[in-house]
Amino acid sequence: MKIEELLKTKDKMPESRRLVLNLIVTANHISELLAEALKPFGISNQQFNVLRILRGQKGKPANLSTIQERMVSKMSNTTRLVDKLADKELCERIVCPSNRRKVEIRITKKGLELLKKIDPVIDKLENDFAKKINEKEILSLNTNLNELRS
Amino acid sequence: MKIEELLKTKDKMPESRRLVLNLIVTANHISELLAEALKPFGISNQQFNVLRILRGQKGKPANLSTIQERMVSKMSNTTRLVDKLADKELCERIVCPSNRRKVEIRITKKGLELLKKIDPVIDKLENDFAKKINEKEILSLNTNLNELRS
DNA sequence: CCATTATATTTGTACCTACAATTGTTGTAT
DNA sequence: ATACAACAATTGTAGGTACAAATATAATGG
Repeated sequence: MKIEELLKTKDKMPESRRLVLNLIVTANHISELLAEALKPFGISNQQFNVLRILRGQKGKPANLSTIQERMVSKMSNTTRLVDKLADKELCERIVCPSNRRKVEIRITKKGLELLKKIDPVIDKLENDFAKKINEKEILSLNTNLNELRS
Repeated sequence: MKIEELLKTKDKMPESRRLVLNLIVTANHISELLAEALKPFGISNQQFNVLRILRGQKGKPANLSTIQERMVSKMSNTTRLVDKLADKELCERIVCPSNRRKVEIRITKKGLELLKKIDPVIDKLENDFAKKINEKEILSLNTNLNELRS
């Protein structure tokens, strides 16, 4: 659906504005789909993101600032987000022995098992989402999006 | 910058996932730029969005549900958002005389004047953002984004 | 060794947001 | 006319988030 219809605005707008609105609306849309898919598993988009970051460490622990710089949506309060995951026993945190300012955060077995269950659901969702445009379009979209951030 | 570098992940991912992440990251990016630009004027992205919706009414009042369905990022709590705007005297709300369940919300003179000051700033921002890719690319991006929501 | 600065995380606080329940009003069927 | 459903907005509440200040530890320079 065209963005003008979606936002029910009559006055037509410059392409640059349409681009900005389109981007935000589409990102909201996919974020909502993701949140909905994750809901049955009891975790939020952000928490899922952190869990995947932790898994990506492949056993090596991560500290808070590492997690923060890798998050898709940066947030000011990673401490409390990790707290939530630790409460659910999806990750564990211990004070780093070599540098007691840092904490070492690891995904737990329970966390890995949860991700294993979630993976196919998210894969399918991402696939279904992307396949509305063809492969070549996906590639050029990705390139253009990179450009827009530079 | 490529999304993998940005999120500092080593393992390469399918294009569909790259698309999803790219979208969210890029939308976050432009939202932050907008928020920063609006900060000096003392309003948030959402409040700015509502003000523009109200201006788009061209004198005709809007009610809450109208505003809600036109917002770029839908939210559950438009009442309190409009409260904030009313506190700042940027809009006014009166109970609709013909249907006392509804409220009629109008942008005030002060609101219009504020928008007039903000307009060129946002126009420039949107332009600078979009011009990183060429016109043809903007058009195809907009088309593809529409498709992704269908 | 001590004071200062830098680093890493945590906490306090105020605000924002989602969701559900509530209120007030209108429309409709009996 | 009255009860009931539908509608529009508001409010309570719990949880999320940003920002700044505080805490704790480590590194550095005199």
